[in-house]
Amino acid sequence: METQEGPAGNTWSGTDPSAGPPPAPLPRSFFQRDARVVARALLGKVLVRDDGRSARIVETEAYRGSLDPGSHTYRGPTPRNATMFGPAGHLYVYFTYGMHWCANAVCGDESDGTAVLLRAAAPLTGLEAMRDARRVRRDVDLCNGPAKLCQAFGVDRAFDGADVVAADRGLWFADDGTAPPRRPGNSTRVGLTQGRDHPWRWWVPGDPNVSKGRPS
DNA sequence: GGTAAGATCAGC
DNA sequence: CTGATCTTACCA
Repeated sequence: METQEGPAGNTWSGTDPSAGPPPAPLPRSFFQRDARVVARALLGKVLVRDDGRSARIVETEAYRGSLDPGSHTYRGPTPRNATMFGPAGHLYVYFTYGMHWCANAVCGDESDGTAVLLRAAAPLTGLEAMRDARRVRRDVDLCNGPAKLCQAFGVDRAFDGADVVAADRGLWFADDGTAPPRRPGNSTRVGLTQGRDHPWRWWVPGDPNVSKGRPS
C-alpha cells in the first residue's frame, strides 16, 4: 500500500497549509479524447506546479487540427507545432506577439494535431510566486488570460513538450473533486481571424477570473 | 532573403 | 485604441 504522493521527482511546497498533499495528475486517457470534450472537462480542474503554485482552470478553447483553420496545425507539421502532433497529455507552448507564451494540453490521438488552450484560471496557492512573476494590483489579474496564466506560472519555451501526466517538468493537472459546470459558458474563440465561426470556447459562468478577451 | 501576421497585454 | 516586440511561415 502506498501513501498518497505526488509525481515522482516532484517536491510539493504549497504555501497554503490547507492545500494538503500534492494531488495526483490526471491520467493520459483524460486527454485522449476530442479536444472539445477535454476543453469542457478541464473547467474546474487544477493546474499545479511543484513549487506550490496552483490555479483552477476557468476558461478554455479547443483547437482541432486539420479540421480547424484557426489551429496552428491546420496546415500540417512545422518545427513549431511538433508537440501538438505528438501524444496526448503533453504541453504545447508557443510564443506569440513577440513577447507572450501560451500553453495548450495536447488531446486526441497522436498526429491529430488537436489541443486545448488554457485561457484563464483562478489562483489557489503560491500567490506570492505569481505576484512576483506579474506586477499587478489585483490577484484577479494574475491568470485571467492565456499569456498571463503562463507568466504567473513561469511557463515558457522550457515547458514545450512537457508531459503533464508523468509531470516530468513539475507541472500537471489535478482533480480536487470540483466538477465542471453543468452548463458552461460558450462562445466563439478569442483573437482569431480564421476559424472564428466555431463556438469552441468555454468558461465557468460568473467566475471573475475569466479573461476579458472578446470573441472574434 | 524579405515580409506580413500573429490563439496578447497594458496603458492611454 | 494603439504600441510593443520578434518568431514563424511562406513566398520569391
